[in-house]
Amino acid sequence: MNYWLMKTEPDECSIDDIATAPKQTVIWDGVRNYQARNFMRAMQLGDQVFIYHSSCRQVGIAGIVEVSRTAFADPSQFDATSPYVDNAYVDNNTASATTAEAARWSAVEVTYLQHLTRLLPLAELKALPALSANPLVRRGQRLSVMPFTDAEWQAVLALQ
DNA sequence: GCCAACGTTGGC
DNA sequence: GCCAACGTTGGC
Repeated sequence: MNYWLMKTEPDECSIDDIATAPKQTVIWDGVRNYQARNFMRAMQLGDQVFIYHSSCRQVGIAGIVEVSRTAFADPSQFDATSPYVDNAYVDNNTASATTAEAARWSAVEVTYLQHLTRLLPLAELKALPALSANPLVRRGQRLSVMPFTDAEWQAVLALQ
């Protein structure tokens, strides 16, 4: 099993929202960065993912979900009414099954596992020596999906 | 709201 | 293929 972290703005989709969603499951769509997308494509069933709340009053790691469906074509890229639409598909009217096979953007489905016992603030994560190489705490790094090593994962859990 | 840092775009 | 301009991210 692999470990990951994904950022979300809690106004859009918080750990509470995932916990109260039907089947406690949400589609993780709208990722429009190639590096983040490639990490999502590497996710396997049962991989665990920290949910990180960003761009809000209390930024930090809030809970854990697991991957319940591996990468598939992100439907929002074909949806002209979605803010995540990729106009390359709409303009050319190529939102076909064939296109979906080779779709540029991917989504995964995740299912709620647990809240952490408390929200672990970014300041505490930055102070963890075990996390010093992780993109989450590196200055200027904006990656929204990233892998965690076993050691990094355990170091975060130990903060609780 | 500010602004540093980054990824993407597009002219050349 | 370079690189300036632009838009976005995201902490503070």
